[in-house]
Amino acid sequence: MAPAALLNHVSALLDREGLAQGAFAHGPSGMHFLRYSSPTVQDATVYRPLLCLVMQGAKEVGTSARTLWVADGQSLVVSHALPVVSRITEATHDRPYVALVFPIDLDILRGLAADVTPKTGVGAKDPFSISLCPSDAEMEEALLRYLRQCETVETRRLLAPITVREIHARLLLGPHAEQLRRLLWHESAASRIFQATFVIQSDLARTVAVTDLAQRAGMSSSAFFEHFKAVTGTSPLQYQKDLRLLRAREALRSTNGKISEIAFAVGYESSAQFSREYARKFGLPPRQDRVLHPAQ
Amino acid sequence: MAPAALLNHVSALLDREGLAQGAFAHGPSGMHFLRYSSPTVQDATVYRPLLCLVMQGAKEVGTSARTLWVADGQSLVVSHALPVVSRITEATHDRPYVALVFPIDLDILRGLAADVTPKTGVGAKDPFSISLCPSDAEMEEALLRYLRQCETVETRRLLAPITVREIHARLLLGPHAEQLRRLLWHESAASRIFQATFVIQSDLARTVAVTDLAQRAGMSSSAFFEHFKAVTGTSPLQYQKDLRLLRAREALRSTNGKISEIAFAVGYESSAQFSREYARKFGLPPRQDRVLHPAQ
DNA sequence: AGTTTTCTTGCCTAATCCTCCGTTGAAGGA
DNA sequence: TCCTTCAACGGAGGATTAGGCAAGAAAACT
Repeated sequence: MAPAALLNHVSALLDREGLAQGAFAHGPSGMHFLRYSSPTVQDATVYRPLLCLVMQGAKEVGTSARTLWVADGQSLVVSHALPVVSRITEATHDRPYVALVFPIDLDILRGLAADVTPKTGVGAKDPFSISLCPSDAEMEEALLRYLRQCETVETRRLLAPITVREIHARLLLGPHAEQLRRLLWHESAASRIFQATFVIQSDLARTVAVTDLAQRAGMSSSAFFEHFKAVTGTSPLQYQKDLRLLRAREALRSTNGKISEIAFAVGYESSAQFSREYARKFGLPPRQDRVLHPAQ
Repeated sequence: MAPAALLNHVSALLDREGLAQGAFAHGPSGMHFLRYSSPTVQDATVYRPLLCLVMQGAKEVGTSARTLWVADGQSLVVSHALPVVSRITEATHDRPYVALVFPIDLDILRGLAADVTPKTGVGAKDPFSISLCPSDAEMEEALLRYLRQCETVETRRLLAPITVREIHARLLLGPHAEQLRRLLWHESAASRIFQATFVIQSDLARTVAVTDLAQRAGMSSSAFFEHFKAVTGTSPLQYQKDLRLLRAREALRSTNGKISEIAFAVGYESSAQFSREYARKFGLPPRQDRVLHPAQ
């Protein structure tokens, strides 16, 4: 398959939607596309477990600890919910940034992983929850096939789900396999940390006792901190705070509620504290941010 | 004055030394020049209080907290001893990176500051110890004059010291004035922090009690940490560690002593710990670093 | 305009996160 | 074999945070 086939197909879909710029969701799996015709400023968001294929242009994505540069022809696999800062770096009107995002369903992965040799070559190197590899032609072919199968109702019902499984299976065979297997293998540090991130997300507003998390993960506190940071790029509390602030910004922009109430809703007990940290993360205090980015 | 005059003069001096690349010290004030014909990799160094004028090309300089991009035509003033990571980003054979570095003598500044209105417009904005401004034509003219005065013995003896004072005086009038006055004004936070950095440097190998520093500075611990970080870009202990590691690397490259002994000499009590942190900061553990950068 | 509410910002204290260091033990290299 | 590196751990305390309080700024509302 010519690698351009997928790009062309996606571009056509975006054109059909009349979407010059922005994001466009597609298909039952939650897949979506992105197209931007100029570089963007840095923006903080949350990544969910996903496969991201950059087909044209380039972006930069990072946590406080590490930053990656993703050029076209590369694929990104994120294995955890992860607050990141990202920025489109290469995009012009004639050659816009185009990317495809395919959410990873960890349950499907887990189901498939049973059939895979548990731990071949445990040459675990980089525990970070983002891995970056050159894109895989067979994977692209599968994604394109999936896109086509979504076009008509019958194939979408019958074939598309099968292809989704295939795509997940290919993830476990391709260059990202290492990272994902580590995550699924039940005794691994990565898996334990995943548990912890899950607990944090499950009730953001609650104050978590980090000692508890460490204990549940069966590690010493210091080992837990170290692994957590290696995987997520931030410390546990930072991680929670980032998620809280991102949720708060979401609320701030989409509702008209009082700022102090939003602060309480995401777990802060003092609006002063909230204001301070919001400004530190996003550059502007909440009120000004709302003025600049009014409710949509 | 054409802004190119200074560049031409410096280039001529470098040529005269037959120096295609690297640094070249000049004159009694400790002034020196830099020229590189290609971008460099990141490298950690210590900045002393100085004025750095980038005349061609561009560099990137940062601490863990902040990174600045310095293009030609801009001048940098550093007011503290500061461990930084810097990298030449723009330099080609035809258009090399050329910069002039003029050390700042804080005693001269203090002497001059007495004659300046103590605190006009205390619009203190950015407490960071690096400030970045467009370069100042009169300053360039003074620097060029100083260079010329260094050419012959008599003018170097008689006139150059006067011009050095003039340069310092101009610093107190130019765009960097704000930053420097804050440093000199005896009650300011910047000044207090400067004291603290000085204490740390005075005996690197000693373990400092940060509480003491805070107390001497007359601040609460948390306020001290905050100000310290705002000024230096790192926390007090990080600051000390960076200086220690830089000194260790210096020793590593210029002597043949055992690595563990160098570790002890700069204040570490375990060579394992030293090895780990050295690798974290410089990318390679000490032994490999010595192999790659043998004693000169 | 004045008044009131809401938000922002500064510094402090207390609490605790989380980083650091020295240890041990094992593996890698000269 | 010796020196160095690596990985995990536990303890110590350095660094950071949350929240209180208060002064100021900015909106919002009379």
